[in-house]
Amino acid sequence: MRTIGSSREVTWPAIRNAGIALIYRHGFEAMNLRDLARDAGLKGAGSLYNYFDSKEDFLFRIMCEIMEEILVELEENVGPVQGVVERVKAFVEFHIRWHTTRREETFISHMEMRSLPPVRYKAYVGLRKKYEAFVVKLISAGSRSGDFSVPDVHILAQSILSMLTSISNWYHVGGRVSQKRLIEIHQEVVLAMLQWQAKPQR
Amino acid sequence: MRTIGSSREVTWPAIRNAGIALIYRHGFEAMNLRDLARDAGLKGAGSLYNYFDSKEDFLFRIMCEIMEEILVELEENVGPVQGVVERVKAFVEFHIRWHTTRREETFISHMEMRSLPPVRYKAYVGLRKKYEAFVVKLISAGSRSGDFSVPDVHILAQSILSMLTSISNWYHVGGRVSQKRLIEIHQEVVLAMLQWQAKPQR
Amino acid sequence: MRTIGSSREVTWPAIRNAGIALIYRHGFEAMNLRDLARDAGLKGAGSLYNYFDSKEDFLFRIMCEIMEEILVELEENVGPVQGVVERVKAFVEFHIRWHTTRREETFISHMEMRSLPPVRYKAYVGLRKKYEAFVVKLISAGSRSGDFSVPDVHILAQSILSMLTSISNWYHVGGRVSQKRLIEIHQEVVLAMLQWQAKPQR
Amino acid sequence: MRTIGSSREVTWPAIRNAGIALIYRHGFEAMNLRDLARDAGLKGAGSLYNYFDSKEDFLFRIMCEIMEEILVELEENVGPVQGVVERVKAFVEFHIRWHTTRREETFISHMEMRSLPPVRYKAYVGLRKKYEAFVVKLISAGSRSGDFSVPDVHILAQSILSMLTSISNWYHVGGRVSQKRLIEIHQEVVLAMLQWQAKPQR
DNA sequence: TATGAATGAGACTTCATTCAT
DNA sequence: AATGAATGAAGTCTCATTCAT
Repeated sequence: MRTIGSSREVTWPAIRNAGIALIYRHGFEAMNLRDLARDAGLKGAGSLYNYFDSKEDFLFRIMCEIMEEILVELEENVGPVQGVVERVKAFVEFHIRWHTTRREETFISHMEMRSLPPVRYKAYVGLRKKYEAFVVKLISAGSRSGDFSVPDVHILAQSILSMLTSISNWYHVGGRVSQKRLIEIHQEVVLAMLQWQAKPQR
Repeated sequence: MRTIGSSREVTWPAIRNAGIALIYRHGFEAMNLRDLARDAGLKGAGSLYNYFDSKEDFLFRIMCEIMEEILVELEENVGPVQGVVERVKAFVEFHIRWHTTRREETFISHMEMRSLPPVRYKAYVGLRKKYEAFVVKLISAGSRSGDFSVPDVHILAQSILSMLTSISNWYHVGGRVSQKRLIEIHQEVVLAMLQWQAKPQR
Repeated sequence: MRTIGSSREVTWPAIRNAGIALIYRHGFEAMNLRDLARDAGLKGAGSLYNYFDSKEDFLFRIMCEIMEEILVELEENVGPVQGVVERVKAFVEFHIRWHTTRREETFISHMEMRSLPPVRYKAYVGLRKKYEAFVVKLISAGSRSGDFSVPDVHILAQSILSMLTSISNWYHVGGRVSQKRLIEIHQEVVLAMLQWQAKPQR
Repeated sequence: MRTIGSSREVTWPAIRNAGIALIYRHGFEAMNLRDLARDAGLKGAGSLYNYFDSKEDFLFRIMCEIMEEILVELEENVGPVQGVVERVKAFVEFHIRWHTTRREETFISHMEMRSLPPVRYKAYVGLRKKYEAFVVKLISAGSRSGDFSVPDVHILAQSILSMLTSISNWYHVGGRVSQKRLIEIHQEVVLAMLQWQAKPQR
């Protein structure tokens, strides 16, 4: 007997959201399907299998969905921006914004890779690499153009990404510092890391 | 039948080491006590209960031991160094060295906080705060002395720590870049983040 | 694979009956859930948890069910009887009949109170008190009417109840004495304890 | 390393007493040897095996000790009394006194028979039979002498014993009724059960 | 599609018992 | 005679998964 209104379009998002919240709070291993079903408005865990093949499959699905979404938004937000310094600033803003407002998704994306079996681990890492590649390209462009001066592009890319991503671990909205200020500070910091010198105007 | 020579002094380190390796590989929730006992050279999981009260107690114990150890070594390595810039460099070197050579411990210390129950979570966070306070003091001293110029001491401290700590996630010993070079790069990067300007010699 | 036809209506009574038999034979502490599941026709002990929350919860449930059942039957059997002496006789007959034919339930109800945790212990004692109150009222009525003469109503009630209940410990159906004779003897004995003197007919 | 003063004469009674208290409180199955050792002043459960061969052996030992003790005291207290009615009164007094002051032992003696394996069960029942036989003989003597008039000697013996023994289940020292009064009441009640009529003095 | 129930594997934990010291 | 540690078996309970309805 189907509750009226329940359907793939209603139930799957409910499961997805409940899952993200539960994994964020307890970790994937510690989350159980009974709780997931309950939080998604279902009576029994059995029903979940209409939406995924296994618990592990569920994790992979939401991790990929999240990653694909961020890639699309990255392109939309930073893609059109012109000028290497402006692009870096836009990237910092976008990244911080996403990682602080979508804290739970972000956290899961990073922490639960460990729970993916090898094949899926590789598939997922592929998606992530695209995101990282964006940053590497950005820094490379700046280096070539002489705006930046870095000892090692890849290391800088990694360290900048780690730093910005980790913000979601300690920054709480509504705290001492506004999101806007947080972004400004990190735009400065990142440019400093890249040894950017404002070019003298002629 | 007891293996001769086994005793608290032999068995506890064996358990501890086996535990760190297992938690690093599978995560605390996914690690099971049968495997832990086997890897520690014990026949049955029951024996472990001579060394801790519960699985969760075990996690807390090793996390605290690790944190206490790093605090001691921090003091030993950075404490005696004179000069704020030299101290920062010494800190960066120490932190990277510890987090890349003791990768597993580091990883656990950060990732498994989630598995601690509230009371112990707080106790552990207290220990961590001591480490973070060291960095905050370092930056503050540099700001006061005019060596550094930072928009927000606490934010910088957090971001630097995140960045340096995350190195253990992507850096592999024996890779393209030597540990020595890695340290040099980050010493530079950190000083850049702190807006350090080499003072002109008079 | 589920056995066809199994369902709450079939499985719970099976568990209940198997449980009563096992607890009677080995005691609650010594009974284990594997055996309970097997005797109830289930493959694994885990299935039992569709029917109760914990082993201890199971004990409480069956003890209460038993107590509620005997209270209903007491009312049905003794309630309508008129005349204080006749009521006592009816009570003795009912009590002995129930405690010898439902030996196992009776035994459990008395012996396993110790295994109930404090809160449930109190809840259960409350149910028992209702049964005891019935006897106290019976003796009081007889005392007021002059049919009985007792030194202390409550003590007599307790002692009579203990005596009648303990019958199930030593009486075996099909032994030297018939159930009918056993009842007659105790009707006499109880009336003697209450110092009943047949009133002279006018 | 032996604690000074510990020895068979000190340690065994400590174990015995701790055991009686623990079994009374939790039941034999639920009592564990770690607690027993601790309560007896020993550090580890292993030490207990200097005093018995197995947990079950321990139960049997204390149950027999208790039973032998009560038999000795029965003979001392009731044996010398003359006159069948006086003997009954003496017995009631002795039995109630023992079962209310040595509540724990009594309880164990009755409740834990279930935990004895068959061979020891029989051995123990043999001891108990001696006690019951004493009562049977008492009633028989009274019947033969015409002091009592009972429908069935064995049934009466059983019921009287159950009733008196159960007192320890509900009577609490320091309650509404004094021990002395409790004894008086039951002396009367038992004699009433035996249909004793004070013989008219000629 | 949703539900309730069953399954089987495996988890943590307890415990009586043994034994070297 | 006592201790600390190890063992192995067993116990309660959880959980992903399956399936008839």
